[in-house]
Amino acid sequence: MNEQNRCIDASDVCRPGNERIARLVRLAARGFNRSLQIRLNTEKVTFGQWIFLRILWQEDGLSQRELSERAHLTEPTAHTALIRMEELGYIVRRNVEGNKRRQHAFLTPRGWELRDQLEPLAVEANEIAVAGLSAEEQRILRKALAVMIRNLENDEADAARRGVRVPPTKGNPAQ
Amino acid sequence: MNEQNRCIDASDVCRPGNERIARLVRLAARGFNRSLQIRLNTEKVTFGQWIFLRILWQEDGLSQRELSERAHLTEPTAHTALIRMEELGYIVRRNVEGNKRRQHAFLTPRGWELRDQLEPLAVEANEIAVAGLSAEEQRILRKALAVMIRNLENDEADAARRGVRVPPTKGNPAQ
DNA sequence: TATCTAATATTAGATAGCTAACAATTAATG
DNA sequence: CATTAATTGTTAGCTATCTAATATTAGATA
Repeated sequence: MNEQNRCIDASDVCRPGNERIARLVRLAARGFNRSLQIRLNTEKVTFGQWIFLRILWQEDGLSQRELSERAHLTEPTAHTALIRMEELGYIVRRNVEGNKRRQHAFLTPRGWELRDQLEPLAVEANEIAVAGLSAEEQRILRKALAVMIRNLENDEADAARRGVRVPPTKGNPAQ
Repeated sequence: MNEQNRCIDASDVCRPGNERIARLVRLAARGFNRSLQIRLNTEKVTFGQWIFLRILWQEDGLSQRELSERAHLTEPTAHTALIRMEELGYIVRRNVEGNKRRQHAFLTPRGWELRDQLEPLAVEANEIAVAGLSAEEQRILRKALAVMIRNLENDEADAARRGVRVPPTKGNPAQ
């Protein structure tokens, strides 16, 4: 087994071809999660909260629906995360424009403070992750991932159109 | 927003640099999961079972410990998955070589049968995922992912050596 | 205005992953 | 041989995600 593939086990190579990429992506996602979590946990922010905070730091005052869409998470997931974040004092949730349905989330001073504390940690995690990759390799990596995401989203949409109910992906499957 | 980035939301570009890759990897892993699950579900095999089946198809009779390591999942996870797979008749679990600790898993005829039924579905999912990527792009994608995985594993190991307890990644964070 | 439809949020329940603690067996050591 | 350490498996309990079903409000239409 060569150096480059040190971390890849036999189950990845039992088939030549593309199957292996699914495995690599899964492991990379797991690694990113854990690397970020090591750092974020020092500030007592969970990974899910981090996702929503990042979106709010860029655009404060989004509704729960908008947040769940941008985070690519379901509404109940956003709901419980936002409730928790309000309890922790990172955000407040309230209606705006006289619309009693939409619940908008607004960062508190503490929520903004977290940005300065947490972002350097995340940047560090990502610099570590791509160490040793050239700019060109990183560019192709980004492009390839974006293409795959689009392909897979279309695949899921096609299945939905064909009436195939997309089964739940519960638990922690991407680890 | 250009075509290539259609599926990427604003939270990905709020920082130039590497952070975006973590996001792309997460979304790609999610897409792979769902794409596979759409297909596997037609045969009533969960994603977790699929992971262990793939390993057994390549090397039958592995112990629970070996299976959990190759799958990059914890032992309790392997344990419950294997118990379930035995109930479903895909494998049998038994001791070998007079060692009463090790529980080895052996595929049943039904377990082997699943290989022929499921592998084409997974190959299809992966062909869809990488459609539009040249062979060279796929090669660089594989290499880049492998490098990142190694970097992130080393990062986690370093943290462990420094005495940083790696916090759990519960729930479904990679979605 | 009244009624229907769409949008949004909430609640309830299920599940696969995780950690931690325990049990049982095997190997190592005095 | 007895005791300790290492290995392996098991059980218990937690949690973030998901789907499904429900409630509430806003908008559209007769």
